[in-house]
This record gives sequence, structure tokens and C-alpha cells, in this order.
Amino acid sequence: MPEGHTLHRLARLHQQRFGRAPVVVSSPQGRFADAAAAVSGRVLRKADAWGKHLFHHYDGGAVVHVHLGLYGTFTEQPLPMTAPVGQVRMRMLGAEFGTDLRGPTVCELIDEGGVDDVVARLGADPLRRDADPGLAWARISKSRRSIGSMLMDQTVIAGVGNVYRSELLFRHRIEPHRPGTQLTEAEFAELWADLVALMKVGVRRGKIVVVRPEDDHGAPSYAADRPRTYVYRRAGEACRVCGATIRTEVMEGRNLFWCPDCQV
DNA sequence: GGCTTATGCGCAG
DNA sequence: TGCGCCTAAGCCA
Repeated sequence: MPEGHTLHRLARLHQQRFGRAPVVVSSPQGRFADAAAAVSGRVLRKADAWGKHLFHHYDGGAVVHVHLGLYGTFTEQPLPMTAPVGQVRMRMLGAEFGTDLRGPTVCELIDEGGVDDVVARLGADPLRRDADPGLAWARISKSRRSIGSMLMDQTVIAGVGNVYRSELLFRHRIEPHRPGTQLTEAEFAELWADLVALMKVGVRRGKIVVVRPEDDHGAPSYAADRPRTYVYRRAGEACRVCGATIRTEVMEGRNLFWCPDCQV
């Protein structure tokens, strides 16, 4: 489930599992073989995330840059690992655990300058302490593009994906087509603060949690039918708050969902 | 078991 | 604008 919270959770996990120790890196599939050989045996100094990008910083200056795309995944096992199943792009072995990377859009070897290049193309990341929401507000407040489009623009805010986009706008009763110029600074401040809080919960829980307790009809957290979203993937169903029919359309090439009555 | 869909994004055209 | 990546969950039978 790769929105920004997933990558930050992985960075934290990889830091725990592999940090400050030598890592054996390989590419069972072969597509990452030369790069894997270049870092294998080196100490992983730091695992870090910015938006949906993950960076493994190795001693000596080499960095493995990973972007999961739509369906990339990491799975982990305690050692010894079983033989690779499917197309494993990268396998990492630490002291006690190993992990397999499958299906990423990007898995490449870069240097610290390359990290700077990637980060230079990314906006404020709600999950980073050094995030500057002022830069995002400067872009949004001057643009006639819709807020629904700009939330998906990683150069404006890094880490928000298609689920958080629809759900965040519902939570703030903002119609997704509203131009950035029509957003107030107070509305943006609330959106940002909520995004920071929601994505932190996402990191902690390992999944996107957006429905307020008062809207889940008291369903216990373990209930299978507990509502997980207000609008995402609920086109044609009744709004949980007002009962209106949830709408959908493609915006920025992705399915957008919203309530035509709650959101203005 | 098969089929559909997808939480992303770069690139061809 | 639409394709490719080529995984995995959810749904149906």
C-alpha cells in the first residue's frame, strides 16, 4: 500500500533490521545485479524516506534508491530465508532478518548528489520534521489548478496518494475541483495539520486510518465490516455522514471520490 | 482457479 | 492520453 506512510514505515523498519551493520545484497531476478554487488557487504548507515521515495545510504557514499510504484512490495523473513519466489529485484540479508523487494518502479544505485536531485523535485513531506508547508501553500494559493490535482502533485506535497487525497478533502468538506486560489490559508493550515496527524497514524498502524470514531458507528476496531473510508472506492454508495450518493471521476489519471453534498 | 482492480509514475507519441 | 511495469488482494465461481 505505497503512499508516503508506507515508505516511512519501511525506512524505520530497515533501519532497525539492517542499520549500522554489513548487509548482503543480491538480485535474484538479475535486473539489479551489478548495483547489488557494488554495495553488498557494506554497512547500511541510514535508511530514510522522502515522500514515496526510499533511500538506503551505505558507507562509502553509495545509495540504493527505491520507488515502489503501484505494486512494489517488501516482504521480510527471519533467517535463513527460503529460496526466492517470483521476480525478486533485490534481496537484503542482515544479522537476523532478510527482505525481498518485488515489482518496484525504481531500484537503482545512486550517490548523495543523486539523492539531492530526487529530493529537489519533491515538495514538503508531512512525515518529515524538516517539512516546510509554507512552500506548499505558496504554490497552492497562487494556482488555479484544483486542490484535488495539486494534492497528487509530488512537487507540491510529497507522499500523498490517491486514498489520502479523497479522504482528506472529505474530512475537510472541500470540493476537489475547487481552485487553489479559492482555498483560505486557515483551510490549508487545517489540511496540513490533519495530513501530518493522519500519516503519522498510518506509519504507526501500517495502514491508512481516516474514519473518525464518531462516524464508525461504534464498530470495534477488529470488526471486519468497520468502515475504512468515507468516500474512497465507494462510488454509488451512500455518504456515511449525509446519505448522498458518492461521486467519482478521473482526476490526474486516478479515480477521485467525493460527496457532492458534504463537500463545497 | 481465473479475472479485475489498484494506494504511482515515467515515457512514447 | 494511454501504456508498461509484472505484484497481490479481493471477488467470483
